Amino acid sequence: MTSERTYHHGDLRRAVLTAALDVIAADGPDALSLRDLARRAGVSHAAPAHHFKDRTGLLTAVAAEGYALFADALADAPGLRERGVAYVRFAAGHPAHFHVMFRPELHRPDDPELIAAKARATEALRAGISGLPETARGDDDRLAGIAAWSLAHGFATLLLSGNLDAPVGDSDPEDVFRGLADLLFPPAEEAATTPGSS
Amino acid sequence: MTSERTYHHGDLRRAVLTAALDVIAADGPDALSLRDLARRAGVSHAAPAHHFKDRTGLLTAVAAEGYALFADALADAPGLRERGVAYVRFAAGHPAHFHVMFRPELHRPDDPELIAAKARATEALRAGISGLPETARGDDDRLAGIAAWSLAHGFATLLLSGNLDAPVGDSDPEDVFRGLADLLFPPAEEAATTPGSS
DNA sequence: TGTAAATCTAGTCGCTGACAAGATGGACCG
DNA sequence: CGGTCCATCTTGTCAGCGACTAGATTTACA
Repeated sequence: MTSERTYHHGDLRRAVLTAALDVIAADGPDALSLRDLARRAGVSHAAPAHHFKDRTGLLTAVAAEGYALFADALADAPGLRERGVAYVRFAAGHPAHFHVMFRPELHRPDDPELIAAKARATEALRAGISGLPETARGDDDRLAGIAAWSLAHGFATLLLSGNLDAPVGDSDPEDVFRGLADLLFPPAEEAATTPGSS
Repeated sequence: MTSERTYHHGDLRRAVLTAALDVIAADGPDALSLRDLARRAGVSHAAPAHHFKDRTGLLTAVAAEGYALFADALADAPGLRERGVAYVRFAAGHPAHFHVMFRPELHRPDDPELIAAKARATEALRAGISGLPETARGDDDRLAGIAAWSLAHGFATLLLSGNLDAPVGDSDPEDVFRGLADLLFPPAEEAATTPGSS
């Protein structure tokens, strides 16, 4: 191993953050222990506190990083449906970040970095709605936005908690979600009722 | 207060469970401390362990009770849309139960009482889908079921975590959800675009 | 080169969950 | 009425944790 063991770690902040993501992905945020992370990084039990202040500070940093990655992932997706798919893909690909992001009681709500990243993600979500064709939107943008968000968030959440293992089965969750999105906002009316696609 | 102070509490199990719900509703499951609950009930710090074995046992009991109440609430609702409304109403009315129910890492997964209650709730959910009119169902019951569940669960989750405070505003969340449900499964086409119902 | 700031260590405190051993009192049976 | 069993509760203990403090070490920079 690279056990150089200098007095200064080099990049303890990143090391602790990465170790935290491992632990959270494996056993959830509750299983996270600052002392354990310090041991993994090979430093004393109080070292992480200098980078994150306390446990809440560490989780706030995880959430902020998550929202930043999330905003990027959403921005890259073309159209509302694929934006929803990106939502689901992010949750599946970054479970640790996702779990912490939507547990606000774990955060320091006034953290500027968190606020900025969250605002960027919110804006990326909001922008997705405006991509809807007029006909599908009905008479209320606000409702459509809440519906799209609820559908994606509910699916992602149930997926991560293992509640969809049975109904989804071996299918690719992202494909399943495309089916859900088409149910909420039917894609024009070319082959609406024909079961042809499979 | 009724500080009778007999050696035997009388109904310590119920007292601890109720106190736990208070704490969870206020500060989340993480803030829950067996010793604190014991203090609230006026018993020694080890007394609750006799009823719940350990912290996981207590949370498992909360989840089981939640699923039982949840199944009842769903069963009483007429039709799929109102079943979704009942889903949202349950989350808003029993936030402590709801929060614990969908955090499986907090449970003892092999607990028979939990398994039974959860099966009853799952069946009540599944039964809701069969109430859909043929036209709205499209060609896939399975997809419609996942969509309905995801929409209700996502909306309830985002609502409880405070993420919908801005978009929902002063509106009654249950009414907002009725709007979402009508977007996913349009109710025939009588007065589709007219905002008349209020 | 010298000094201030950043980073890390070592020690301590109160709290927690879990466990073990023993006290208490009710239930049930003769 | 007397005895025994057992569920319930108490007391005591242990290791692990988060938070805090004081001090050591290294880097940065002027």
